[in-house]
Amino acid sequence: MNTRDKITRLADQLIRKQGYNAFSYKDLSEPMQVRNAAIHYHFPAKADVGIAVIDKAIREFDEYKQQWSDLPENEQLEQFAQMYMRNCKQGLICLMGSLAPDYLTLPEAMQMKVRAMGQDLLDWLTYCLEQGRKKGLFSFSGEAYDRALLVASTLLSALLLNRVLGEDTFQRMYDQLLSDLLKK
Amino acid sequence: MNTRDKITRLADQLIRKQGYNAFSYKDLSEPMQVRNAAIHYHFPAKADVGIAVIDKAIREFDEYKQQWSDLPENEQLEQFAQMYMRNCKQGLICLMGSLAPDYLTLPEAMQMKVRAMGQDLLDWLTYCLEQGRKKGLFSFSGEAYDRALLVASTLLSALLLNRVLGEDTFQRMYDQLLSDLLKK
DNA sequence: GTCTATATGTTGATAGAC
DNA sequence: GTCTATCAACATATAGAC
Repeated sequence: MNTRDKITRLADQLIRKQGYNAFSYKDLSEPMQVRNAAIHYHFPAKADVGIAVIDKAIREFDEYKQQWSDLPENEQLEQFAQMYMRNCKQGLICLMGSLAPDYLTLPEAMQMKVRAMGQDLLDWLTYCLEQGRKKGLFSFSGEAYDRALLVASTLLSALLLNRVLGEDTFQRMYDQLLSDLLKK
Repeated sequence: MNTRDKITRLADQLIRKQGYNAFSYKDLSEPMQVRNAAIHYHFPAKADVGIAVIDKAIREFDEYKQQWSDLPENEQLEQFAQMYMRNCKQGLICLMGSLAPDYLTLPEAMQMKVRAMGQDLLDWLTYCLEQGRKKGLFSFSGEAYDRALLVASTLLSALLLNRVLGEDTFQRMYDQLLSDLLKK
């Protein structure tokens, strides 16, 4: 992995552990054992780091979607939820859960990226739920988009609340979420 | 209102607009037209501000609970949700939605307060849902505590996502949440 | 309670040598 | 690509006068 990618990877973890406003160039340069100027060479401004992290997340989600594309929708949803569970086990929240609270403090270019990432995720989830419902794999009322909002929001905040309310919180919410959608 | 309360009130809005790590003593002292040392007189350390804000939120929620205590549980829940809707209209997220992402960067005394606030809220919501279900006012499966987690998480993230995904987001999630719980 | 003044550290960022 | 060196701005926080 090249230096740029290593920085992006580290920044991603820092953002999802501490938040965008709580990490600094020092937090990147120290573990990589270079000076902060070296980080600035790859990413002139902090927002450039943030944008690279979001772009990487969008690309990686794209790869996942492709890998799941032949599965039935209920299994696709389960794969999606397990992506969050893996984050949970690492003590990390999701990018949206980290960046949405700080949204108003972010430079406009980052705001646009965050929004694009969210729309991308919601588009996929909406389609997955709609198709799954048509096939009888899911049972839910209302518009698929509204249901997608609730599903995404549950996983997002399950990661947040797991930190605060105890380590069984994610699993409880995960189980209840899937049981709601799959039950007749 | 005394100076201490004015500071607490302003800090509350800043935390729920920008996040705990993104506001400074200057953001408090400038609008109040005093020097930053005056803020330090009332709150020696930044964590003291944070703790005062959380304590105020706990007290205010206590008052609300009392005011609602004679209503049927479905109306209590509606009042609870409308509390979030009022925040939404002011462009503010809830304290938990702001502080949970930053949880690992907070001093221990603040972490304990955040946790206490969350448990307090969940306790009330769990009891409200359980009682409402017994009376046939709500319809849901699973443990009341798990359902309370989902309800709280939906309102929390509805405020977050409303900023990012567009201003109809909160209303959509609000409607779907209540319709899910009230339907037979 | 608020002020001036100051201490001390950190931040994001840049210039120029190697 | 990384370094040294440096910057201005801002952060949290304290001492002591009024």
